[in-house]
Amino acid sequence: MLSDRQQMILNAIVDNYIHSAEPVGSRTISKRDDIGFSSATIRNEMSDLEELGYLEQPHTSAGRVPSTKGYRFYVDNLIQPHLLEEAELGKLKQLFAERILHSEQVVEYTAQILSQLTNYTAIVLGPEIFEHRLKHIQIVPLNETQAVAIVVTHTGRVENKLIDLPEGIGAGEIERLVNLLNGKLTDVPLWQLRQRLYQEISGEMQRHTEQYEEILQFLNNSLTQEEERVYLRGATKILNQPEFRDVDKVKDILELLEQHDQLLNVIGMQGDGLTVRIGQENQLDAIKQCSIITTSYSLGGKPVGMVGILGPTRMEYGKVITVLNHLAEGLSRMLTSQFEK
Amino acid sequence: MLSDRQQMILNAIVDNYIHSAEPVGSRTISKRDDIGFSSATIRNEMSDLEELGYLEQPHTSAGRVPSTKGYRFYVDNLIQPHLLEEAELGKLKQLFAERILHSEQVVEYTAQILSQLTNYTAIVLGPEIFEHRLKHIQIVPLNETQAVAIVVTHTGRVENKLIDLPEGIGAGEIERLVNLLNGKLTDVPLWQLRQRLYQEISGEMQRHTEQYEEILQFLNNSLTQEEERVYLRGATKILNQPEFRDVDKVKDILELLEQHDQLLNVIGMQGDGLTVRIGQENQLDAIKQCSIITTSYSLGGKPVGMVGILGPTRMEYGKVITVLNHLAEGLSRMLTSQFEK
DNA sequence: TTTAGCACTCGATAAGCATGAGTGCTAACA
DNA sequence: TGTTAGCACTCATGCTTATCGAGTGCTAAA
Repeated sequence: MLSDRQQMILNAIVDNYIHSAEPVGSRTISKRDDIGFSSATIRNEMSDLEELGYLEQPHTSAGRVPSTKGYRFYVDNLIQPHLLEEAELGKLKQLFAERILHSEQVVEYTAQILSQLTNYTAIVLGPEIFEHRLKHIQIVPLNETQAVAIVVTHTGRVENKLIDLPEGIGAGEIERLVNLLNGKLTDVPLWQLRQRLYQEISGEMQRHTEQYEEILQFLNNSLTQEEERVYLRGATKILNQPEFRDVDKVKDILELLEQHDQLLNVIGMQGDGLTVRIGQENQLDAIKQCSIITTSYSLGGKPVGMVGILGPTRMEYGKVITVLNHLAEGLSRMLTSQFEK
Repeated sequence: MLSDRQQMILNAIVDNYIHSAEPVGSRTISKRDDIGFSSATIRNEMSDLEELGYLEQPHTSAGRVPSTKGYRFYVDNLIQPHLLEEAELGKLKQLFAERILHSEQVVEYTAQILSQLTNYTAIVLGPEIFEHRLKHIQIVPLNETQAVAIVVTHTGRVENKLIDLPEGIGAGEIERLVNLLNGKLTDVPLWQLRQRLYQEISGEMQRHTEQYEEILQFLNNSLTQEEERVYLRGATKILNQPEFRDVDKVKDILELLEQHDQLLNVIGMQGDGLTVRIGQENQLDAIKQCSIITTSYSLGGKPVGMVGILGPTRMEYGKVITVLNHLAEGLSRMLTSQFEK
């Protein structure tokens, strides 16, 4: 275990490095107000800390830099509660006050704010409300051969798809089908839809089943499969970091972020609460120089989505964690109050 | 006017520079198979071309580089028809064969292919079908106070929004309203909706107007305003270009591309046909080191959207233009055949 | 009109050197 | 015994200088 003084010094080093982005030397630390030891003493301690794996030295005559293990200890034990500024709190409050009803917009706006507040890249996922229940099905014919199928869930989510109509089908028949579907399937959870669809409907409409095949297919496919909505904001913020002034270093990261389907792997829906993955702890090679902090937000106590921040390992952990906690809490409250009606 | 030989040399220089990214010298040109002159002769001509503003010299002892004017001449007069490879044509064909019905998916996929084929950044806009006509309105109540309003246009586009219901409104009343709206407004072009809405409906339903205010507002606002759909793919391709190996040089470009609402300014819905904007010719400062090639695609002869490529001024103009032309033509054919039913 | 020849320019690369931030170790001190 | 002053040592950084060579412009000959 680290002595109090070692912790104090480690804390000072991480703190300094986070703000300066330069390897920190013993003298810099000894000059700090909160440290009352000479540079020589600090040097000895730093040497020990390096031996223990908490620090690294880019080269002999340079200062020292926290290792992944060092950051990990800092995050787990040393981090100090960060107070948000008035203006920052204001922005968050404003977000929650905003009367945006569609979840997509909330998510998008959240990512925006998050990136603005932290100056890092924000990734926001969800909300995935797993217990979508079917509220309404509608089929609107456009012409002889095409129609739009629309499905509304009880949470207000709307999905739609252009479909081809079976040949020779009439408006009356479509209406009957729609009525039947609505009658039988309202309030059925989406995940049961596949099963119920064929069970209830195709029994009743045996003679038409073939004709309706495509329509049923649509309902079956595009509704039971959850579409993950990921929003990314401030991807280019990483370019402001001095350790990423080299194009080769950022290229992989930006390319990764550009593939939206990869983003899920990046923020990796794992733990429900606050998760910090530091540098090497990340699975993906492209972001082994980065840290990712995520937390989940919930609806009625049940986690439904995630908010996350991607930044350099030399990240303002304290601030980011505070912001994320505030945000997740606010979002949860907002969602819950909105849908509990 | 430039002599034949001058044109030949300018062409060779642009051609070389596009592929090498290095200032080209007289000897390099004289060694080319298609040039039968000594380096000295080339030097004289190059000197003249520089005086005329077609070439620039980074410094005295370097080769020369095309100026904006030089590229312009190249694009307008010298460009040679570019033949696409079998594999490239295949990818395009595959795109058009794809039976994707929703326009958003087509657009997204188009951007993807475009970026893959050219190795530059692709921006795709639309399709904006300006004569959307209303096909169907639906209001699905979710609970006592909320409902989803859904609008379908005759082209199959679906818009939806969560709205608050006026207090004490019943299911029956909503249905009456919806029926009224559908009865009166079907086939009305969206741009007329605002006017017709208040004119026809509010007359008829005077006593309810206040209650329905929000619903009418939704229809009024979110439907008459065209939402531009812009898709961006391959934004990070610019990082492969040797002239953009400096983070400071790409930062502004990537930040611009990140703001989706700015993209319209980038590809700038101007001319209908093929447009090439080279370096300095661009309005936005961030992309004065880039060239943008755009063209429009159409539905039934009427331009409805744009496809564009953003790359360095040192761009493979010939290839990009060919690809864009193919693509626009194919898209137009595809759209037209799909909607003419 | 073309081209061979040659002096000249100037960025890029490398080598040499001074600087200074930072270290590790030792010995003296409280 | 823990702390610190002192000092030799290391090594990245920045500066200067020298060399190299790709490329030019000009002149004179073919």
